Amino acid sequence: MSTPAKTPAPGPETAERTGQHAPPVPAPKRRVGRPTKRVLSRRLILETGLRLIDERGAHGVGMRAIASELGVRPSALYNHVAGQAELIAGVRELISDRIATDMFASEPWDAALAGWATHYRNTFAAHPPTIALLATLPLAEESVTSQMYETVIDALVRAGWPGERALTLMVALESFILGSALDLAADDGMLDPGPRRDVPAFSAAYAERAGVLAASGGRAADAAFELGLRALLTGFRAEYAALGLRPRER
Amino acid sequence: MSTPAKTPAPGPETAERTGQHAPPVPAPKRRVGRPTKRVLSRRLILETGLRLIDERGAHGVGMRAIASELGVRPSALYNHVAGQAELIAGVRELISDRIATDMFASEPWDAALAGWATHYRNTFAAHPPTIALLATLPLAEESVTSQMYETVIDALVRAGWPGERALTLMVALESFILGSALDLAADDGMLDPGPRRDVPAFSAAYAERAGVLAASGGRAADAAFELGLRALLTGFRAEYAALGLRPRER
DNA sequence: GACCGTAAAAGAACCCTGTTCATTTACGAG
DNA sequence: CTCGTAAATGAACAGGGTTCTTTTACGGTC
Repeated sequence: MSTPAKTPAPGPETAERTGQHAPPVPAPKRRVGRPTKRVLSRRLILETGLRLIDERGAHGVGMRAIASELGVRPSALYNHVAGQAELIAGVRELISDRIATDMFASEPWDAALAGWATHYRNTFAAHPPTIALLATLPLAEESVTSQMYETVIDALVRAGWPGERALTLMVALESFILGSALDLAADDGMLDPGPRRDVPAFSAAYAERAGVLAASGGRAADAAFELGLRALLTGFRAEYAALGLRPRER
Repeated sequence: MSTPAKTPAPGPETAERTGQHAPPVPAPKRRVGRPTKRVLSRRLILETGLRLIDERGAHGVGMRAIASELGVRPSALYNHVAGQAELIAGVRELISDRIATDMFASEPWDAALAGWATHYRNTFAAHPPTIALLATLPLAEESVTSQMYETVIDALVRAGWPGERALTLMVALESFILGSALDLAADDGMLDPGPRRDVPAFSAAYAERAGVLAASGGRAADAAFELGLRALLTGFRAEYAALGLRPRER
């Protein structure tokens, strides 16, 4: 089961069992020296990293695991990526790049914010193990993320928000988004109190929520995200009104 | 440099240079076998772990580092702690235990929530490196955290919130708190766009905020937390009113 | 009081990381 | 044709967590 019919070639059959997952490519059997055809690229490495995270969890982002998956020795990766930290940052960019911002061009600021937040969270939610991995990382400079921020800030400023308030608002909203993504990544029954008699109100509320969710078929994390997002936007609109803001002339 | 001049003495003076930080205790020089006086305890290990995280960052929570700090071989730790994962969970409990909840006994639900959220965030903020480490961890069952939840839920239910809504609301607020703590842990200039000409609105807003913060002397993350918290509470109060809720009779 | 199971330490290994280095080979420009 | 450079292998290294054996001390029992 573990030794997959090694080809009886006379050459040294190295690079055989580096990881415990069977490599999809049967046996690259590359000999030493620069290969005729390019084997790796930064892009390929990052995408393989993301795929392995999805398939095997956060544990799958190891240099050796990625190398093994690509049929390559670990040291080969360092010709394209500086190290593991940069690799993870690259994967983050890969995901961030998919967050849509087109709603800011067509919808009013508050509706656009709601759509953006939802899409933002869902994009990370599509790769649960990455959330804990990526949420804690500082943003790389010169990142595409800055362009996403540009779109958001620009829309808010056009709606009348002072630049400083717009930035603060966006950061607050993003904090909620990332926190919600973490909550989503955690197990559903994470805060199940279990059969305890010392936390009656908590236990009762938990059971009650379980009933509601079973009836509606939704996820607990989704309900919390929707409630929080709704409350945040209500608060933002109140602030908008209290400041007497109006959309700028264009 | 790597082979540290082993002393030619006949006596085995081991446990000398395990880490690169000088241990505060000069040299325990303990010989093999069970010591006369207890050296370790679960509590001592956890507190040392927290202290090392504070002093050296998230990197300081290694088993070998803690052992070295305590003047002990790494394997000795396993007599008191199952492994690193349990250790980190223990440190989390250590911190969570300090989150105050007394405001729920004396203040109305919305003011209490605000005070709790602020204290919650500040408690984690007192140990910045821990945030990324602990925020991603699932809660241990039977944890003291459940009692904190009990207090919060109980107060909300007494205020008239249905149990299910109370729980959802608390999870939403906690998501915001943890997200804000992550934001706080990140570097202050984390999303500095730098001298880029392709993100004008973002750059302008960033510069404007820098001016405001310089004048007020506050931190960026604090402003975002306060704005978001205020907005959330406004939204929660609106929901409370829309549902026609009233405090329960006691 | 001698005995014995158990607790708690040292110490030595094991395996798995990320990373670096020397080596080998191919490509591409002058 | 030659030479510098890019891109792979292969062999290390340092440093993690963890486990296993050994040694010693404690605490209860006949």
